[in-house]
Amino acid sequence: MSSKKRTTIYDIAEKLNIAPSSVSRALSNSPLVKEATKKLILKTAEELNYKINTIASNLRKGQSNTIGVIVPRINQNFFADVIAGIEEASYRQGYNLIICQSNESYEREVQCVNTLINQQVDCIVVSLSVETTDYKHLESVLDRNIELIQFDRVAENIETLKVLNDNHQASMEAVSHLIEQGYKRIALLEGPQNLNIFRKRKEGYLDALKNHGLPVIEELMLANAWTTELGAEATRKLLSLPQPPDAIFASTSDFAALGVLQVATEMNFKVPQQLGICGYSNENFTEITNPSVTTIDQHSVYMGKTIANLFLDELKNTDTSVAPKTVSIKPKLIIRNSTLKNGK
Amino acid sequence: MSSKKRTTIYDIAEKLNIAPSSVSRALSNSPLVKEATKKLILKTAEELNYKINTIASNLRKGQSNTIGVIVPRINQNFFADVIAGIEEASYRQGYNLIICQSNESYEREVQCVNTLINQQVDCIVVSLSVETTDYKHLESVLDRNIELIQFDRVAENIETLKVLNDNHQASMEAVSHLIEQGYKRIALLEGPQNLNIFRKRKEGYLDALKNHGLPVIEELMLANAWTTELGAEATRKLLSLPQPPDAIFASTSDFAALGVLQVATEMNFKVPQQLGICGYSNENFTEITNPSVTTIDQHSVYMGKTIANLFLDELKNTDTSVAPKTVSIKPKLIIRNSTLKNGK
DNA sequence: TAAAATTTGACAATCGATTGCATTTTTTAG
DNA sequence: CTAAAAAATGCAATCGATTGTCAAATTTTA
Repeated sequence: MSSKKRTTIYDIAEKLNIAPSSVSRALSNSPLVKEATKKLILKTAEELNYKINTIASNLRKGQSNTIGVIVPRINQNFFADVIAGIEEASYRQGYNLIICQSNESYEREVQCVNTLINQQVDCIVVSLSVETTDYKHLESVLDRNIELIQFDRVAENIETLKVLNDNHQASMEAVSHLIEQGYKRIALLEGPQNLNIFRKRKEGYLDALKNHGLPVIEELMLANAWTTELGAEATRKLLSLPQPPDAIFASTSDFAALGVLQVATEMNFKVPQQLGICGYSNENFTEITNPSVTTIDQHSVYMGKTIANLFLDELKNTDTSVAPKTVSIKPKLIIRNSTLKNGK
Repeated sequence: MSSKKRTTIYDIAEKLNIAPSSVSRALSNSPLVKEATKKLILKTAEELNYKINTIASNLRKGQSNTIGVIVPRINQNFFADVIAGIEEASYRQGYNLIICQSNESYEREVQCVNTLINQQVDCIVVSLSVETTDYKHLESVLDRNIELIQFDRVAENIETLKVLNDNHQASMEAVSHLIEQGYKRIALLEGPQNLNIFRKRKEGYLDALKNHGLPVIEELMLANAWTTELGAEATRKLLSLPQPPDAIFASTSDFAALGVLQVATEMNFKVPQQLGICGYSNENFTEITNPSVTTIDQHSVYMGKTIANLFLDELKNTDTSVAPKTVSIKPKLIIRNSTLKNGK
């Protein structure tokens, strides 16, 4: 049978004929309690199956030992990896995670922020939804002295800790690789330009072309191609042009790259000979497709760990007010068969 | 600049020269407060940028409006999907999720349970780690009157709400399909048998053979092949047998199936003509491999929603003590090219 | 042996919201 | 206009752990 009430420190105190304060101190191993008493209290706590009421403790201490995380979707490899990384690193330090998904909706993202504020989380970690263009909700977090860490999809002019991939650099490397392989008409599948990551990737693309003296061809840059279906659709358009591209950089995601590959196969373009394909994210399937797809690894689990450690480190230098630091993680170009026109 | 202290109901009360209790009532829209006063309070709350302190509220109310989830790994498609489903369904009802990962470690799983108990979660949702063979920690949850829901990997003799896939049925269907396609020597890659799901899948395999009058061949059943690498290794063994199998059912996961496919290609076994391959889980890459891989879809997001709704429904019929119900979700066999020896 | 120093433990306030009960105010009916 | 009923508001205890302050007990020192 289950007992009606949980054991509290008062129950222990009563049983031992001692003050609750002593019980509390003993349980938190304070030096103010005699060893013998401590032992006795610990033993009794065990016997009564005592478990601390974290809520009461948090209320009194004014903090929650909790980190709130807001991502567009939990079940997307990149985000799931980052969350796993955050969890891994923060768990050891006694922090818990509350997870919310914005579902790419601005309204929902604001709601998530409010919930987390109400929950008194000590830190909010967020990657913005595609809809988000207004950042009042983020400012309200800062106003409350809650640590705010943005990652991947960030609002650049909101000053907070940020953990980013160097999207510009990665994108440049990818396109340079394509150029070096001999591709000359390289198309770009873009993501929504209100997200910084997609802007950066486009800039990287443009800079790579420029650096190699290649012209920018407007008709080869297609907006909003960030799912398998949209990627496929865009590819159909591109490959039907009088002068089709000889390579496609799906800067939005590997899912888009997958759409490209499917259409290319369907339309009998040989990959990588007639068409080079490069994706973004190193989803696990890119290794397996036929041919395997060149892509960019974001070190996502590591990114999560970095985020958690950034916060945990902040905790230590208490008084010094935090300079809004940005940590940039260099993604890694993973070269596979889909872009190896020249062989290795 | 950020204000030192958060606004509380006392601040609002003081400003309006009114009792805090009235403020509390107004904010929760109690009919005991006059409309005019309510309006005024709401307006002032807004002005002072008041946000409720959920911790204080929870302490007083003795519940947390929080669901705790423990999974072996967050960043595994199946679990990420289930979590997404739980989040989706519970979010609307004002519930938050605390996520923990056991990393397939028993010790860590026990820790997670304790943390969640301390956090006063209203419900714990768990899928067991591979190491777990002792269930005291689950019993201690029940002792505390915290709702416990097991899913997928469950302890069968612990009486709780359970949400399962019908692994036996799915496995039988898969193997029957192989048999009907004309495969005769069907190998089985097994998972650790202390997990119910893997036991069920093996039983399904055995029953399918039996039903079709096929013999059970010991050397075709390999234990512990549940990663890509282990699957590959097992396949190497199988295909080197004097009489190799003509099909392999990777009952553990699609990752194992992937290992099978790689080795089969490497060893020049034609799939599906010489070797049929069936996986488990419908990971997104199974659609893309060459050939695409037959597998079993677990309706994972739906499973998450089912879990959440089960809990939320329990809340409604308050007094009736809960019969330990089991919800079984029928997985779906997804037939793809890797098993189509006969064509369609 | 007395005074000083140290250790131990008790008391009570506190965190912020909630809620049963008491009190005040307003409304209604006679 | 008064008494009773209804509505609105206020008071104070409560949830359980923490912690500053102080008294009591113990040990050390002179």
